[in-house]
Amino acid sequence: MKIGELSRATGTNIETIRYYERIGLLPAPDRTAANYRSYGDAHRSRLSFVRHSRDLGFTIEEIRSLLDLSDDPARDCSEADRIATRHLEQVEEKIAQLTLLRDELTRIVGRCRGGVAADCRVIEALGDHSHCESAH
Amino acid sequence: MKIGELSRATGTNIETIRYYERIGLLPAPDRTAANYRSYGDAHRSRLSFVRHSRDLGFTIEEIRSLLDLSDDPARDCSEADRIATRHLEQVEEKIAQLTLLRDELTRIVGRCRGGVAADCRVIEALGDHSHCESAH
DNA sequence: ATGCACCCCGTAGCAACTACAGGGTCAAGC
DNA sequence: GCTTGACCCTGTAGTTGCTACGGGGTGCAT
Repeated sequence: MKIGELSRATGTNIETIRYYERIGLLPAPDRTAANYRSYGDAHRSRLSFVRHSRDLGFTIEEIRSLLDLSDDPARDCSEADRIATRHLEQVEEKIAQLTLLRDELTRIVGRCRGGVAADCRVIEALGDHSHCESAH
Repeated sequence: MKIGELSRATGTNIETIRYYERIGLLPAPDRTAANYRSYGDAHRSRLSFVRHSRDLGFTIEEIRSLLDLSDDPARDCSEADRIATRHLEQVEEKIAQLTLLRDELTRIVGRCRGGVAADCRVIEALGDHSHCESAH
């Protein structure tokens, strides 16, 4: 399978595939006589793993560790669990942060009564943190 | 006020202040005889506005628009409201996304029973999107 | 005169891509 | 047989919002 086909099969940009190869996340595939990259099923499933993990918000370095782990089937699974659990905690923290932010923004947006910028409550609220009800 | 003092007064890194000046978000201040930047109250409140807006997640370009607006007090306030409302929508969308993500991660993490990587449910779930209950 | 804290400038690095520029390859159609 | 178009190659530079140097100058106290 050539790179365009792999791209369509996994929903990954061609440039991104080459980028993953450059940073050593995907192994360099064989080349055709014309120097085109030639991929097999192993590449496709590895790339799917990477994309799915990225979609779930794992960093490249976390994915690298997870791939190392799955490349060595004798290793203990707890490392994978640790990485996923920590990531879950980060996501939960981010949600909490954004929720505070949303409340603050809702308050600020709700203050707009129209009119000119000089009287704008939105601009006023942005300039003055003391209007806020929570830390952020 | 010198840059270090402004930095402490607004909780902004010195390098960040110089960066904001370089990209034209803060006006270049006067200089002392020793070529040190010398700031006044107007700079401090403008920088506070920027920091507060950044904390609320506005992009530099959005902040630029908001500053332009507040520099011209005769302009209509609706632009500010539009920017803030759109930003609020983005935050809400991000929260929704992250919530789906969190649910998926919770499900994946919950599957770990220990053991070796070859049987790891976490790694299996990452490799195979079809285990997922929602799109992401 | 010698520390030390502070300031200057310019450039490079981070994450995770994305977007060129400037080329080569290959099959189909005229 | 020659062009058109879709595909592929490499290498480098751009994106966002900073942060971190390296290699200097300034100002004040000891």
